[in-house]
Amino acid sequence: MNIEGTRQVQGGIATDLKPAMSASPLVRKLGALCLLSEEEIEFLEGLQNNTLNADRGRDFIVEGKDLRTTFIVIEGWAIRYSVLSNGRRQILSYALPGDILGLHVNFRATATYSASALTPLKLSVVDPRRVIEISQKFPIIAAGLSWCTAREFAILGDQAVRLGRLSARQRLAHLFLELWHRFALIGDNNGDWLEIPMTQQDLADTLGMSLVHTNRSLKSLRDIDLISVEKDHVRLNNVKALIEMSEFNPEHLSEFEI
Amino acid sequence: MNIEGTRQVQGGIATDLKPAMSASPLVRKLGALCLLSEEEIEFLEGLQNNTLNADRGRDFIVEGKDLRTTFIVIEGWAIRYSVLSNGRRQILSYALPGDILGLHVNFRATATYSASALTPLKLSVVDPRRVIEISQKFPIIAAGLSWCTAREFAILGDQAVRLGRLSARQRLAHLFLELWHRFALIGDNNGDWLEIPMTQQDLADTLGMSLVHTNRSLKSLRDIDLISVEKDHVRLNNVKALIEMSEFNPEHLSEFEI
DNA sequence: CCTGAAGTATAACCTATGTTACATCATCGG
DNA sequence: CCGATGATGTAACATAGGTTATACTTCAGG
Repeated sequence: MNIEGTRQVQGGIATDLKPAMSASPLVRKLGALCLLSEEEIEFLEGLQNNTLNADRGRDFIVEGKDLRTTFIVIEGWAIRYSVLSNGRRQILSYALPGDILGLHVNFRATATYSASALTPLKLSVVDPRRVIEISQKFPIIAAGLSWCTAREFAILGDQAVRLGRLSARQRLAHLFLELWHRFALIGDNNGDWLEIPMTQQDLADTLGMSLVHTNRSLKSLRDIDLISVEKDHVRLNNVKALIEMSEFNPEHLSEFEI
Repeated sequence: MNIEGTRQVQGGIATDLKPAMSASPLVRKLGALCLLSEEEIEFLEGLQNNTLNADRGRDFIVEGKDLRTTFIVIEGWAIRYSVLSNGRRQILSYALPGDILGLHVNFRATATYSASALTPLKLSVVDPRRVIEISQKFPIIAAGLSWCTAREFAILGDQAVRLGRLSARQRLAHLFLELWHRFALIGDNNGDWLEIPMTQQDLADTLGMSLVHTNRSLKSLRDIDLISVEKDHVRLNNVKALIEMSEFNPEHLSEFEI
């Protein structure tokens, strides 16, 4: 909604200036916050030179194991999750292109979560020491990363609200809205259609529900015509109504005025 | 109650040892990670000069309003929470002495959560620009703050696991264990006894349950003798059993090897 | 073109948790 | 010392959501 506006601004800038176009999603994301200098863009792109491809289902961070790497998502979706000893899984968050995993990894030796590729995934692998370097040499980028961190907190906080205080149907709607708004920011939005590469089991593990009830609740959202579902895609038929019924707060994901 | 106690400890130490001892909880917390230089300690203490007292129940961060301040908890408990339009509240996390609220506030203009004093609270009020200053001048402190951030993520992730995948009794046990371990780090642990300044309604709002069911579940934990309850305190009668039954993972809160 | 594996759909039944209602117990200002 | 207010305890009943079971559908690989 109000993100529409910002996306267009972004798009406008992107078509005008060359470098931003070929830019990695991270540069596009940070570039949406404030103009980046050539030097800053170059540094950010250079940071992402070392890439890694992961097949669907491949874990690249494993809870309890050493983690001394920062990953930046270039293409595809990843999930952050945790598995209990009884086998139940809780997906904590989705990482989309431009998102960073392990930004604050410097000291902490062991991962407190696992991460795996939900779709074929292209990651860049960054030495966290280079992240530290940033704060000294590129204050603007540092501020951008700090904003990313605040945003991750907001997203995870929303996830807690979903899990703690929303009904099954609300949780689904709320999650779809979150993803829809997040895609809007990186300019990858496709009208009301939203790519949903996860299975219903994944959705269930995200929203703290059973597979059966996830299916039931999806159906009931379809029945009242709030969403339409097609292979790997969901259409948000009435964003306003969805926002209202799910108590979604778009402000948590909107940009800020500098 | 035990705030009395901890204050005394603090006070007691303060009279004994000069520098490290009169230290603020934040200095103690970071000092537990790595030795801090005199200069670093001085800077951190200076950072916290500007203090503010808040009565129980007083909101000092309000969701949706401008937030351009960083707060450090000096004494007492705070909660971070979010209220839905239907009036339901979800408590996201507890802030204990040494914890920082709004560390990544620089850019983002509006708060995505509220925060309020759960007990009489002493906060220090910090200009976020001074936080930025840190990363340039005090790399060790910057690394410590980065570790704090990673830890907050781990704690919030655990909260999501609780809400999404644990039963009511497990949630209670899991939360108590989290708090117990967190107090252990700042050295304010009182044996198996744990201060619980929150009401059962607060607990319910933390764990995504109703007040009645919170009461029921507490009783059932008492009945099987895993905990004992006394005014504002809980005794963890069998930490090992509690860890097992609640699938708590102490690693998420443990320190790291440098 | 068939087969098996993974995903989706749906029904029937069960249980954990929510809701409403009320009693009891502290605490605190007057 | 009293009454009001907020917190805790518990019972009875209602329901959202979990579980088990079984089809159906898609799709990749032989």
